[in-house]
Amino acid sequence: MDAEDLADLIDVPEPIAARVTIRDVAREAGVSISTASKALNDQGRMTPETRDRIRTVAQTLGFTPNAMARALVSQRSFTIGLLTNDTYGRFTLPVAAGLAGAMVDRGVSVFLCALEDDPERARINLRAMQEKCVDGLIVAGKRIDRRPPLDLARLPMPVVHVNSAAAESDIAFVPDDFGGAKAAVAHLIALGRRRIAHVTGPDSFAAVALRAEGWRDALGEADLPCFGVAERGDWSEAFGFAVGCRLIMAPSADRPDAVFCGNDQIARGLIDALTLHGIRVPDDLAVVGYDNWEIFAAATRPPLTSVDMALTELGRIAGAALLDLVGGTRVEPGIRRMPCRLVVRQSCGAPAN
Amino acid sequence: MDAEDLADLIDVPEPIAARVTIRDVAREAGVSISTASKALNDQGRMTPETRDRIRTVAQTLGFTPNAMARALVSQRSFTIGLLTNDTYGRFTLPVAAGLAGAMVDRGVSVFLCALEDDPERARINLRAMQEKCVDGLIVAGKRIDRRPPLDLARLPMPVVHVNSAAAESDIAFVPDDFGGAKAAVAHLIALGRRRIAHVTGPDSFAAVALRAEGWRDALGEADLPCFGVAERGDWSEAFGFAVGCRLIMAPSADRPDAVFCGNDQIARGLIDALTLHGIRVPDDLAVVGYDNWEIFAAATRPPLTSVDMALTELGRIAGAALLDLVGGTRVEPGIRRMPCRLVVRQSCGAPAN
DNA sequence: CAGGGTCGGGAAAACGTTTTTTCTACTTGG
DNA sequence: CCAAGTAGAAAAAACGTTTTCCCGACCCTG
Repeated sequence: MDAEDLADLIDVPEPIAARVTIRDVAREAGVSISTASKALNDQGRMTPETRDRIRTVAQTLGFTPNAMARALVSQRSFTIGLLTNDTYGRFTLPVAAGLAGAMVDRGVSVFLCALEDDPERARINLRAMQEKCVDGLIVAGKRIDRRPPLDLARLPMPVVHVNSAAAESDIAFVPDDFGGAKAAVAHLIALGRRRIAHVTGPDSFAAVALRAEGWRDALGEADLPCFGVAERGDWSEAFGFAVGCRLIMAPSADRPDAVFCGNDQIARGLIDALTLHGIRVPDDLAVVGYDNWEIFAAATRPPLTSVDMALTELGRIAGAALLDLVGGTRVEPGIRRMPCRLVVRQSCGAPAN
Repeated sequence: MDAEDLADLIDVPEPIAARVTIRDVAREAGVSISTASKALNDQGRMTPETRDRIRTVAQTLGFTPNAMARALVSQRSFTIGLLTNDTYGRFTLPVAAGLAGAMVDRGVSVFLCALEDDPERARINLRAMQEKCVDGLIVAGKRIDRRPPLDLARLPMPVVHVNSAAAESDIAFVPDDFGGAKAAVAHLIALGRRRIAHVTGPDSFAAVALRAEGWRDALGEADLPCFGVAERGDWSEAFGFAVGCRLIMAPSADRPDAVFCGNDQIARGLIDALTLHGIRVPDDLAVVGYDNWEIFAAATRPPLTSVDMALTELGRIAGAALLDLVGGTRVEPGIRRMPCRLVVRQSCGAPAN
């Protein structure tokens, strides 16, 4: 009883249509492996006819090159890692989408590593990325003044930071909080508002300081005073709501005619409170948010004008920079602040067009 | 002038501390490559002393095995692909987090593929996954009655679906919409509500039918009538708000004493409308949502009782199933509906504890 | 017609592992 | 004291590519 008979008797789970390799292509086309490789990669010299023949054979056989064998010899895996501790996903997801989209166009795949603020997890993931020979790393965070718990020292591959803390010697991309805030406040000023307050998140966030600075700067340029100080609480609707309730108590002369909020949730809570007590937005008081979190901004009544941080674009750009780095192009270290975009809806009182 | 001199003159970008390979470990430990391999993988026989020596050498040299070389010979890449068209991320992100977490514990890395409902993108990504030799695929969608635009036929690797449409012959995990809805309504009944309405999303979603069925079933078991029919609109706050406004018009005798909403946004809009017009939630009318989207549920006034679909758990389980499949374990095909969990907050009128 | 150049293509090394096979030397039983 | 067995370790094949070198045939040129 030989092997063939056995195969008939034993219930083999699958014939496992062995993957077709370049060897199969070469044999079928009647050429050597090296010629086949060159034909498929558009390298070396050969008759166009030979090249075409090999190509059609590869096509009909359904040949798929083994990226790992290729990586082994070429020392490029066409693979990068995305490390993030923002499992909640508000910030990382758009970044990841932009990144993955830009990468797939260049034949690069992205490993997703969820860190969850756990140094042990971080270590494991970092090691996995090293073993898998990624060409580079994107480190994405949820705030620009903290970095995921990673020991990035002496890593053999290039690293690009996105929306996370970075040293001056790193290469990093973050949204331009100052510029975004300034644009938002300037827009309010252009609409005729003069008493513009700022309600924002906790002091501990670097973004809070930057946005407040943008607020002050825009007012200064228009020779307007700050209306009160930047009021800081947490990033929640509840805080916005509480501030809104306080505003209502004040005599209307002491009230601002516009509030620039540090994020959309605060703006939402604020608007809810005002609406509940009969203050009209934007007629009596204009509101602008930050983040342009669609699900919030669009659902607010009235729809919220907000600053978009262009996170998807940020992911795309960071990916491109990383690929440059991998390719050997020198990229100047430093923190690049990418422009934000004001999305005008109705809460700021802009005329509908 | 020899090579060494050149290295001194030319500004070499980096010495490129050549990756240390098992060959280096073997040489340093004074053994053959095969012995080194066996020592590091706890295989074969050798003096414990030899094994330890090799291990310490590997340790001090900072040896990292090359996963691709390993994969090449072992035909296992310890890598899987996550394909999703839910770039918005409401559903996929928790799934991805659960998946990635479970995988990293087993030494498996996850490729993130953003499809964006673009068949061309899908094709490219699928091909990349094949080239990168992933051991298996997770296909995640945003609704259980549509699947990402993929041609999964004749794929050489196992596939597990999560929260996406699947044939009976597929292996799929989806939340148990019927059960979740039933539990939510049963809870309202237990709290003494009798006139329980249902306001939910568009007819075209399979989840809408399932949740409505759960609502009917729970009422039936308690010998209660359906309050009206399941009212269907879109999944937005605006729709919930509109329904809320309509409820206010009705004489209070014709009003439900509880509303089970098809998602949290509808619930939020509904509560906002009711609050705005002086109807107290939950005293006059209890509300329960679906999705347990923390950012919504917790910010609603009062905080929203909602059904959690346990998406993270879903990702974890799907990953485990895929790994079983990869390992050769047979997994019964079929669609598995995983239990949902009711998260009780205050909008349902449950006594605080 | 000799010498060099180009053109088409093949052989083989290399990438870093795992695994099977082989080899050597030592132990042990009779 | 010899055959047989075994423990420890090395050799070599294999995984699927890319790439460098090489070889023979043909075409010019002088």
